[in-house]
Amino acid sequence: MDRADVNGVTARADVCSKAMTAPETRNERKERTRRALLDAALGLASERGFAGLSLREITKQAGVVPTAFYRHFESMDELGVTLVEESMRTLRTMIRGARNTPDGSADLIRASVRTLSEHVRSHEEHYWFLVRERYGGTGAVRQTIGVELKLLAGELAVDLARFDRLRDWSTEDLHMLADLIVSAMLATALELLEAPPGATAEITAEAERQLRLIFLGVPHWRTT
Amino acid sequence: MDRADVNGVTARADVCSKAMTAPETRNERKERTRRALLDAALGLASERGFAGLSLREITKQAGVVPTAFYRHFESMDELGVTLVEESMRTLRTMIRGARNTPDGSADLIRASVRTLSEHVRSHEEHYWFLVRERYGGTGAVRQTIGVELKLLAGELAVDLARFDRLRDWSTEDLHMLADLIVSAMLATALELLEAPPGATAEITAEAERQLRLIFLGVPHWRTT
DNA sequence: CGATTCAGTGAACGACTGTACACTCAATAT
DNA sequence: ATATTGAGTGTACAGTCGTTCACTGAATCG
Repeated sequence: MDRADVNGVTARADVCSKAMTAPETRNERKERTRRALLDAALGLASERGFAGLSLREITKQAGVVPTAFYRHFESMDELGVTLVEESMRTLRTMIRGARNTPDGSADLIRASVRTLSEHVRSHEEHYWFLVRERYGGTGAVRQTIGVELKLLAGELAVDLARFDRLRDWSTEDLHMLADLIVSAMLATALELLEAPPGATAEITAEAERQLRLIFLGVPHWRTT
Repeated sequence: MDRADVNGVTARADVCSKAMTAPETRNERKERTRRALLDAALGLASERGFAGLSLREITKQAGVVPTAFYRHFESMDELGVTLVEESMRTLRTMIRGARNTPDGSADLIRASVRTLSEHVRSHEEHYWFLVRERYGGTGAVRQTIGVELKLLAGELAVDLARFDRLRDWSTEDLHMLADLIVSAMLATALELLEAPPGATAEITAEAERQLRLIFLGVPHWRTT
């Protein structure tokens, strides 16, 4: 039995023949298979890459016939972009989490790296998708990620501007620093994804030291 | 006419019916179509990603019938690994070029970034392949690149150890620094590939400043 | 209540995929 | 001069692909 039986039609018909636990409106069910399609695509893409999966495969995994796909997405590209937006939302909540650490935190770097690490671990598929398609993707998907990532670096730059030591830096320099941090953290995310869970501590330790080194240079930078 | 006519059989037969410009041994011709296959695959993969190309497509572009593929490679995976090795060789010669800048160079960072930039520009397909498959790739290809990249970071660490300021750093710290540099430079390479040639100066300038910032922190690092 | 809407079905299409097999015929080896 | 080798050919097959179309039937609407 391969069919995932998303909306459980058969099961429901068996269990509650009168009216019990399924006061499911039509829109709810539509939304449910939509989610099933997205989840199936995300799961498969995080293993094999978005380019390497087929419409038929996704629908099969979602427990739906191939043609049903078109009731929800106009094309694979549209589904891809939706996935990007979703994953990006995940990433953004991570950044927000890192930003909201208690202001006078004894060790802000450690807290941030920890946030990143935990978030990656608990949203592996989203991060796999982002990291893979950022570089390996094609067309619309990769470009969307690139733009969103630049935007995110921009937000980070604004955050950085609030620190005392960075108060008088030029925006150019702040962006340079933000880009550097994003690059390093993206690489860290990939290492976390690839390595066994046991290596987490080691990887985060290195990421931490990298950030620390970067910030050691900050007081000696002569902004332009 | 789509056939690339790699080994120019037809043309040769027409032009020099007796014996003129083609004293081509059998092995030479075999090597030639092998190259044609590799080039075709590299070209297509740098646009669409290695996962998204087919054997038939490669052979068509190489001007050869699909089944001929198997005379040169056992599978697509073998071709992929060959491509990785080749691209890695390219990358290595780049590093060597950066290392061999005159020892007391006034500005080693600038020279290194310049070397990177020029090398990326003149080997775009190799770098596209590396960057794409490093993250987006599947199975053997991605893993091979990951290992090779770690090795390369190791070499870089050894190079770094020769600098006065880094002489007393622990190997751990040197690796941490090397990884950071590799991450930043990989991101730079991707930006160079994605941006129009006109933006080269801007991108290299940022990369330069990032490296400069990193090295500003070096004298203040307390090694473990 | 009957009429309508529309998510999901199932068969069919033409195009493309990787691979098996028997072949040709020029470059080599004897 | 003859035999052998092997790179490249051509046909064929069983799958999978995306997409079309007419359809069913339950939830919704009037």
